[in-house]
Amino acid sequence: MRSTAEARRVTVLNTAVSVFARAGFHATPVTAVAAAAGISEAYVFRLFSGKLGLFVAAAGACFDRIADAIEAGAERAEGGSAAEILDAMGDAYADLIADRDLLLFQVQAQAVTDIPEVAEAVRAGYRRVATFVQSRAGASDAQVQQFFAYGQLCHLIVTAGLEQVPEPWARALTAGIRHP
Amino acid sequence: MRSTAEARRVTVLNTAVSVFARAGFHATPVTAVAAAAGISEAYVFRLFSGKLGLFVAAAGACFDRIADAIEAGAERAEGGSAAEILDAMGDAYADLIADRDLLLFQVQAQAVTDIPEVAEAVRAGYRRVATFVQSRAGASDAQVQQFFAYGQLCHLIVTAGLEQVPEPWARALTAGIRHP
DNA sequence: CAAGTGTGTGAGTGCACACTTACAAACAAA
DNA sequence: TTTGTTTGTAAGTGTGCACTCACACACTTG
Repeated sequence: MRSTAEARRVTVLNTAVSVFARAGFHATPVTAVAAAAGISEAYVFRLFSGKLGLFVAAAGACFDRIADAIEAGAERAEGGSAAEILDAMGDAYADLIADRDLLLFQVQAQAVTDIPEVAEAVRAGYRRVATFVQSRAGASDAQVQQFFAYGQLCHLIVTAGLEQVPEPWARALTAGIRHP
Repeated sequence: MRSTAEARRVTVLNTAVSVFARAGFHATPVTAVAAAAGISEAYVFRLFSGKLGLFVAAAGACFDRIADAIEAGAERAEGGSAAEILDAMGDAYADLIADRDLLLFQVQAQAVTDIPEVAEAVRAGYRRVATFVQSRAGASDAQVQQFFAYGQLCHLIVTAGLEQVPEPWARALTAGIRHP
């Protein structure tokens, strides 16, 4: 007994987020995440109910990490105005997605929302984050909407590699966006 | 000679946008777009250089239609302020993506930007649209950025089906967004 | 030590799908 | 009519991959 199944599941999920982030659900064989996690493909299938079960669980892990980071960011702006707390949350999010895996996984998850289980996982993730932002920052609907709109803009900037494009239109889209 | 190859290419591309929009690049067999276009799979491979060539060409068609719609919208606000022209463009875009195919195809394209040819097609599409918005509306960088940020927010709303979610956080995210 | 339980894998199986090839029919020009 | 070109397809081929199963090793309990 080298390790408990539950501990394995956690490490596999974190590597799954990174591996799925690169090429997405349909283009990444579970062999790839098994290899990255250092275990056999067969054991991944024993730990999770099929490739879809693995992906949905990875989505849960992804949004958990995002929610945790944003909550930690809010801590650091304790007692500030709604705008200040939102800023702190945005900075925490920017720091978190510097490695791109969590951001790209969200893009990949949104691309396979034609699978109902994935759509529900995405909704659950945004429900958790959005309700927290709204209640904890005491932000208005418009502020919350803007927070997520510019978050989604980051997805475009990163997937299209706009920070590498030295043209005026790309500079306009990336202006003031942290990190990416 | 039932039809010219060039005419076939056009019809195949439009059906390809719709078919790829649903399940994405890797999950849709070219048999599916061939069947939807009413021709054989083999002929699709003769008309385009592989599945990737088909997808990249479809991306071009998708952004062409978006750019055309936004240019037509700008026509209708001729002589207005930057904000008015941006509004007209936004309305035109909202009308266009009412059927969801063009919006979902963009999401799918962004999800496979790890393929360089796709990334370049996406950049080319946004380059055309963004430069037009910036020059034709005479909008500031911040206005252009906001225009695209809320456009990307639409992608989240549609893929996650947020307009069907009767909870406060979802209402906040969808507030004031037309159509979806 | 024997039997039981949980962790882990090698070696398949079957199917979906990208891409090819050989061939046929429509049309044009001589 | 014959020759050539373009549009179109049916029937493969090979490969990659989701998923399974029989089996082995580690560790515990009596």
